[in-house]
Amino acid sequence: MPGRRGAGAGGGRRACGSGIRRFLEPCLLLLLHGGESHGYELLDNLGKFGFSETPADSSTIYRILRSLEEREFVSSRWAEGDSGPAIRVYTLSPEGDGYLQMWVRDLEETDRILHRFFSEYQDHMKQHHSGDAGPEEIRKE
Amino acid sequence: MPGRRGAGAGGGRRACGSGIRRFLEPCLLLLLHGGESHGYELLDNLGKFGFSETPADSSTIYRILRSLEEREFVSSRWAEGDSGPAIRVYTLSPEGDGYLQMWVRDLEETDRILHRFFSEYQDHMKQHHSGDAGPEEIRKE
DNA sequence: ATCATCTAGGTGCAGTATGCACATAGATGG
DNA sequence: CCATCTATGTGCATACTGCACCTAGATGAT
Repeated sequence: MPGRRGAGAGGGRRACGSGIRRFLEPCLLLLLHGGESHGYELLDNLGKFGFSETPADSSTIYRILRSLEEREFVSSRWAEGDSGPAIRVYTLSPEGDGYLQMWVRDLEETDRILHRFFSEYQDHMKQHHSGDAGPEEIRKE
Repeated sequence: MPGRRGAGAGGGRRACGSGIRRFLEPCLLLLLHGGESHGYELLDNLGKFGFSETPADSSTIYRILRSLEEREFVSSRWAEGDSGPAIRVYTLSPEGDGYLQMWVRDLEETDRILHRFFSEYQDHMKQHHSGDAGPEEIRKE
């Protein structure tokens, strides 16, 4: 399997298939919180989070890791690979740990908003038994 | 308050302040499912979903509405404003209703992924009582 | 030795998303 | 006439992401 190419949802709003924008960054941070790792390995371990069928492009992973390093949330060093070329091993920094905490708080907020959406949706559907019919003509006041 | 300018997080990953990419589109669809409306009014009603402090830029709203119209998920017509300039009134189409259903299913999936993240996070923190200390040196195997 | 393949990291480009600044324009009141 | 509010919109810069493609070491088969 040379490089996980193929698959993928197509970028953005028109697809709706990628839902809300992917939150790969905090997932990578969390994985690195569990210990040093490198891009290719992280890519495999992302499966844990269950990105449905769409395991993210490797280029995205490598770019996020570089971006994290620029901001000093991780550091990297080159190491020998067990078999194959050298690997760039990333280590979470204390700042990166704090950044992960921020992300978690942020995602909890996102979760609240998401549930507010579901709640609004269900309230609305209760009143209109909808699902296939068009919207009714309802004035706001 | 001329036009809701100011405020707002910087765009994207580096901020973490906007969390996961905003899902304004389904919110607008849901609001339109409740009846016809126009951009400026929708902007106000977005508060319902509790986008923390960041009520979204008006330009984004107008652009999403146009994009929805291009894809025929909504239609629009010009109407007299109660007071002030003319308004462009948007109406959800049956296709738009179906699209909203797709979004809901997609967001439910996102919700599952989000909770898998929280679950991973909590499991991890249980073992490391962390929060302020850097990551420990743990090998994967 | 040469070649295919796997592992690993990376660049270039295009499409999409989004905030901010700013433009346009009708309505209203001083 | 001008300031202000309502309402819609454009231009620009930045950012995220997928896809195609590139580089390069290691390994095994021919």
